[in-house]
Amino acid sequence: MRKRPVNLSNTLPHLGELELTLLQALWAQPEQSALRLQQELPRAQQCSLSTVQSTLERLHRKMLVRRRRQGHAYVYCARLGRAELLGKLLGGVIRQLHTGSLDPILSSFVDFADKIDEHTLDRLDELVQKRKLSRFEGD
Amino acid sequence: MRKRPVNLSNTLPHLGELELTLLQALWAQPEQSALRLQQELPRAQQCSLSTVQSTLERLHRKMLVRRRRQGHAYVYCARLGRAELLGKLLGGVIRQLHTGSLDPILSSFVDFADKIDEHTLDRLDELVQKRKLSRFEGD
DNA sequence: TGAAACACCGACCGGCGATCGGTTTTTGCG
DNA sequence: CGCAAAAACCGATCGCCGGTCGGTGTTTCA
Repeated sequence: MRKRPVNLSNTLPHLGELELTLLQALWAQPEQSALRLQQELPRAQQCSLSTVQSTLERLHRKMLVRRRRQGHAYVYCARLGRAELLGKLLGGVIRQLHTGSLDPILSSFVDFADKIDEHTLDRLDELVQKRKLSRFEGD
Repeated sequence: MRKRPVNLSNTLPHLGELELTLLQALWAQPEQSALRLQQELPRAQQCSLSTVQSTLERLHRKMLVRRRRQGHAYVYCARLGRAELLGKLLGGVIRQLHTGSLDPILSSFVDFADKIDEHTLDRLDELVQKRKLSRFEGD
């Protein structure tokens, strides 16, 4: 009775609005039931329990949430942290457009960081340095 | 007779496969007609001229290509370079998931760069340094 | 002036996210 | 045990989008 996973193609998973909202909720508080998630939906997105359930089912097939039975009900939690998902999506976008050389991607990102405000580029620099250092102790 | 632009929502533009292929072709060689684009389509994606035309029309509505009449035919060129589009898409993904703090995004990206191979992080570092320097002369 | 080139229009298909109501299964209580 | 509540499960519908095409009109030029 198992359902086939979706997104067999090469495209990035394209999250819908409700899907995203539910993920956010699970990040804020892991291990929630469909009912609980439905009840804590923001005004603007209230919908029936069925809708929440089938959206969770979709997320499950996308392997973005894990679920575990508790009694006869499911309890859900996100499989990936926000940062990991972000990384995955970035990777997807990048894979769509990359052409062998990574430079355009890196410089696009540097560009992006620089455009945000004056501090962001420095912050990026710090993180790069930190990561470079941790390559020694790390592995 | 003008058509309304699509994608009035907040989501990122989600490019289809053919759309992407056509953009790539226009990056490789700007100023091409629909016919020419159709003829140079890779085997795997050959389709009728009509299809190419309507896909270009969609790209036009998405404001991703500009077109100019030459005789009674159109000649297309990409509005954004590959790097710019990448930046836009990255921005879209990031906007979907960001939560005020940019740190998770930056560190996701550093993570991403580090995972590719041993040199990429260093290359990113170089680009950051270069950009930081160019802030003096630049503006 | 007639044929070729091409834009333009409308139709259809399949996939997906959102939405819901009805049906079945599980469970816990009196 | 039997029943009502809870929740999963199932399937249907909707609207949008990308891809696909054929037919029709319009422009151009030999």
